[in-house]
Amino acid sequence: MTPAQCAADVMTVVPAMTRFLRASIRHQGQPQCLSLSQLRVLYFLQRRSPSCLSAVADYLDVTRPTMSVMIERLVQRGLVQRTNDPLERRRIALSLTPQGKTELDQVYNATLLTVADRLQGLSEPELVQISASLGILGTLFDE
Amino acid sequence: MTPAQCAADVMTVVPAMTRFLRASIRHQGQPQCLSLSQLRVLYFLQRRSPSCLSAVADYLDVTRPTMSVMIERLVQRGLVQRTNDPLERRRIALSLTPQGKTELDQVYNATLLTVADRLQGLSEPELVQISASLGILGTLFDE
DNA sequence: TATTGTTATACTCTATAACTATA
DNA sequence: TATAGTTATAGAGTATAACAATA
Repeated sequence: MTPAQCAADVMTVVPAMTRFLRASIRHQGQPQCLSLSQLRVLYFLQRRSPSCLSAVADYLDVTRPTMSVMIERLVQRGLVQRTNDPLERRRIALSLTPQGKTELDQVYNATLLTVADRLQGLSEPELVQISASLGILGTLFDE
Repeated sequence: MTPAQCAADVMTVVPAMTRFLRASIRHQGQPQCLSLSQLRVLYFLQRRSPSCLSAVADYLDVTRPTMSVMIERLVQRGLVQRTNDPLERRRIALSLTPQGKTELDQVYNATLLTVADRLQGLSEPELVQISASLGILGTLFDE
């Protein structure tokens, strides 16, 4: 097994998994459903509130104008609140609204369930192996 | 280790890997670079030429109007050719042009290298473990 | 009638360029 | 001058609805 062979596996499987996650979120029957990117923004803010715009942009690896627009939409939808940072007046302080927390939990948990459902048939050692592998990949690719 | 815990790992790591792949493709210094979705279309067509539009749309899990537009752009860029199917005249036969093959190979291989580079430091058993894990996930999630 | 693909329309994601306000 | 964020603009990805051509 060479790194290149393993890399080919990564390039095959990751898009398939992304497609599954995307479909999961979409088929949850929400009236106005969240995109995968929006979910990631909310998930980040849940763990790191308040964050400034640049921090969220870096996390998703998008430019600041892109994130500015995404945040504006989430604010319009009542999921994120934007307040001023009194110490650094260039910065904005982003955090989830109560409704944002609620929607995030709902969508995140529902998606988690559909993923967990697929993993049901696996044995304990398989789950351990997969989790360990994902841990390694997460460390290597989450610079 | 429960399926839910493993599912949480999936939801954390998959977006990080996607971000890495996207950045890899983008930072290859092409004048007009391919998106991850376009790369997947070309990759599919390389293996299954000719394919009709619906087949490609199903593979990426997008609607036919969406794929129709994407294909149109790839045709404009000279990467895909659209011919008529004489037996089933509703269908179109999609395949890569020589230029499409060339660009696909170039972008795919360059991306593969950046992924393989990250995997360099891993031991043989780790690579085997990761590859096996990805194989399982690929089977479970690639319905 | 059902299927294949396209066109029209609209919204989100994404980037670059140019800008404002603050440091 | 440099940084944080916004606005303007453009293009890609995405969907639904309505359509044409074919089966």
